[in-house]
Amino acid sequence: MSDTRIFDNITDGEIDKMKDCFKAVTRKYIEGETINNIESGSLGIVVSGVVEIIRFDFDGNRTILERINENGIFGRLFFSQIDEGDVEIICLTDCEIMFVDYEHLTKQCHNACSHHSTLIRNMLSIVSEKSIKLSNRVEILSQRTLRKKLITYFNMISKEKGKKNIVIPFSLSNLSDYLCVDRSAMLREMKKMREEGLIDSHAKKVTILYDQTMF
Amino acid sequence: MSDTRIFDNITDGEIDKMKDCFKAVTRKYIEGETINNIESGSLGIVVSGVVEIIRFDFDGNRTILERINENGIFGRLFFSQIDEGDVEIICLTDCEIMFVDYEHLTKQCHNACSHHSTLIRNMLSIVSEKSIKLSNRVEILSQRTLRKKLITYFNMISKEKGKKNIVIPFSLSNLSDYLCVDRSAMLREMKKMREEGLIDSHAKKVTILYDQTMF
DNA sequence: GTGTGTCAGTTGCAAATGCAACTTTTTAAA
DNA sequence: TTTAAAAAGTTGCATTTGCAACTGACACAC
Repeated sequence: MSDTRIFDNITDGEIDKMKDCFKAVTRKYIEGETINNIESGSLGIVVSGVVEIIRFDFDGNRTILERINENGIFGRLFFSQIDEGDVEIICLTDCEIMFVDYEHLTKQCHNACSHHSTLIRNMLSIVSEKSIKLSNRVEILSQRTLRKKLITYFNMISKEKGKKNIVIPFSLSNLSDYLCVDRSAMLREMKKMREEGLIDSHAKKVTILYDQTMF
Repeated sequence: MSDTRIFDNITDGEIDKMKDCFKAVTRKYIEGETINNIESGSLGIVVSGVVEIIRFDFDGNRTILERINENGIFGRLFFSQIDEGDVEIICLTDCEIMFVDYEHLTKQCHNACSHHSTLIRNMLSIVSEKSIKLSNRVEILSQRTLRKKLITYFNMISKEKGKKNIVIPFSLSNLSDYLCVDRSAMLREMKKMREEGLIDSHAKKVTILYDQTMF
């Protein structure tokens, strides 16, 4: 399942027309710049470049909520409402961002443009996909032991790839962040699982040896 | 913020027209019955009654993923893809369910009906709201200690209500399920927090005494 | 009244986990 | 090739947490 993109099924010509329709504004940012137009209730579309959504905790920790690549979207609607003030959107590279007002997006378009509804349909897909990813994350985090978190995660990847030997798509440090557990505790648990013959693993390569129907 | 409903801004007359347009099928179920039409890739709309989405773990545990009331929607798009086989939708009461095929929903409507795009727009709102709730849940579950989970949860409710004395909207047993922690461990932690003067609490009534900007 | 069930609250204990402080290996850069 | 910086891997220790097994309060049915 490849992710839906915001301009799927919309031609370049239509995108141009759309800009009028939606009163879309495009702005350029340089690497490292912070995007501030979010308060205004608009939808951001990453036309080119990469941005990151960062949360700053009160104790100074910065958490990467999400990384958004070309054709990705961001906006108030898409992240949590708590801590409204302390979410920042930072450009990792030079970026071109298109802003569309929610008002215009959700109002009935008097031109009855087909690309208008296509865009909303694409947004629906994108948000649904994001929702599913969040559900998966909740499913993992709701496991009460580290081992069960690992097993739930491994099973997920394994099922997705259709293989029992999987490669974790990020570093093990990042995996421990994703699972919200201590890195050393996680590695310790993986070692135990190796010793018990439940898995075989070396760095990011993991082979599932346990009976998956058990979990 | 009150939740969007699927038929917002659509008149009863339009709903009837829509049924033709979408080839919608309405079925009645009795209390306790299981709904099975989900494989077919359709969207379920609860016209009347209450349904519950249940997950059965391999070890026999049943987890309530969601309770859906009148005008709520459910479907493959809206819950996690793992464990596809073992999600059940059960009617808690007598129910009337409208099924709309995703195909018809996502295709361009040749009649260019306005209610068609309104419906998709409403779905977008519903899914976004769900997404935000899931983000909140992830934020809570990603806290590594029981105390931080509680504080994050209390802050969320407090912020929502604009008060420092809050009433937990479900039983404390259910709260421990929501936070994915042991009930007795949670009560023990709340007792400690009382003793340390961080909160005041009696059963479901909690008053926040700590400085919220600290967390 | 008596029984039955749910919810809140408690506590001892063993196990799991986070934290800190390391070493070793791998990767990337100069 | 050398060097520096990440990432992987390890371990001891204190703390947190889950588990199990209780008690007491309240509601509702018979």
